[in-house]
Amino acid sequence: MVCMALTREQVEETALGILTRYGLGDLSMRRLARELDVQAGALYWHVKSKQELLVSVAARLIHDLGDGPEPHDRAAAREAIEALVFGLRHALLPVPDSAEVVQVARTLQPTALAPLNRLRTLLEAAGLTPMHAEWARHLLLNHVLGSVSTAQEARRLAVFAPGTEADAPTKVGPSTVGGHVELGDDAFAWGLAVILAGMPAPRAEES
Amino acid sequence: MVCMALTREQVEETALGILTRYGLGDLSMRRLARELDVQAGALYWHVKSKQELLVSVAARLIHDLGDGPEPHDRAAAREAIEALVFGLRHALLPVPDSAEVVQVARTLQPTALAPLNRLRTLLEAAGLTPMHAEWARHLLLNHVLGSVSTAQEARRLAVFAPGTEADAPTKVGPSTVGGHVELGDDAFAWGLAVILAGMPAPRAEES
DNA sequence: ATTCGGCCTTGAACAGTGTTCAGGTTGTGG
DNA sequence: CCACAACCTGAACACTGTTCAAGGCCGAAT
Repeated sequence: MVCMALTREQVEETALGILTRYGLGDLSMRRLARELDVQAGALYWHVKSKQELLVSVAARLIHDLGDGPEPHDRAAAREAIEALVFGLRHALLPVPDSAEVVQVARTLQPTALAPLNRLRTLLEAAGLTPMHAEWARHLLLNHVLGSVSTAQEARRLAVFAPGTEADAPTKVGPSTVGGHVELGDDAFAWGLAVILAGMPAPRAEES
Repeated sequence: MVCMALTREQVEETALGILTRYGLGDLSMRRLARELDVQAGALYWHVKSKQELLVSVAARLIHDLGDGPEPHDRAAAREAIEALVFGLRHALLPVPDSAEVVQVARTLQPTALAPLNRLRTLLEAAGLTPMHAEWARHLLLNHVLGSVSTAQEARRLAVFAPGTEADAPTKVGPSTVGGHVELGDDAFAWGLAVILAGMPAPRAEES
């Protein structure tokens, strides 16, 4: 059936597709409508606004990060935190501008991003007070989103200025692109280790 | 003389004024031109594009953070780092959307923001390797910009939904606004302490 | 069989955006 | 006095998100 009515799921999915293939700059309502063989106004029957759509797209981006076993001790909680944070990074990295989209969604509707709330409960399970857990959650999210954002920006620049990578294949140190020092997985893992090491570890508080 | 020719300095200054008073959403080229009693096209004689103008505005925002005494030991370097980071935060906090502007400027032209480079030299003076200093710089900047960004978003929401603050004047714990836990100076200072505490302190390396 | 009413879409419009450019106005030095 | 550069206007271009009257479609009730 070529004339099946549009659904909100299709709109969200197609929006995610455009974001993945062309980036946020090309994700306009008219472009989205064209991809769905529809007029731009039709989208507003399924979606209240573009911002609300972006929140759904962000939720879709990190949807399958939410579930995992409940940690039974603090070591397990720390591992689960690391896994969640790394998973978040790797879910966002291949999708251009996904960090900005998640950032917008986070400030617009913080309850819509379930995995981000799970991060707080994990931090509490690791022994932090609720307040410290919330602060630590923001600290970690800022690190993830900032890291992903700069990595994607570097990639965008590399597309328009290639050759900087291939002309020094024997280089060992950190590579540079457009004046930036390359900030890859190493930099991210180092930052994560710094944060986790610096957290107060409340001693000997058995339940 | 009311008919003195426009200068680039006036353009930047007025742009900063609009940003400070009305936010980034109201900082359009036409609005800026109106404020200067000029047509929109005239701005493009003084400025290559809006992005380039925003870079200059960002540089102006943090311009007077750059100079300070060179630290003579690592303890002094750590203090200088704290001072610079706090200074950055307090310079950005009163200007709406300033975090986004600095973020854009940072990815667009990282050399234009002098105080941010000074941060790296301070981190090296604190005993970090150049690579670790660069990573730590990004870690700290992501913390500052993320913190300022959420604080300003919270304030924007508070303008349109007042009353949540005043109806519980005897509250002692962290206040909430629109579902957020209030993230103020305490959360920022805590995150900074966590990062500084978690950094590797290379021992006994006298020159 | 016809009419009703809700779902869904069109097409056009509105008010705004960044940016470009031919043309005109100045002011200054040769 | 003239030419040349600096500077600005006014209009356009190609977009953006969003709204809305109008209409087509389709299943249910009369």
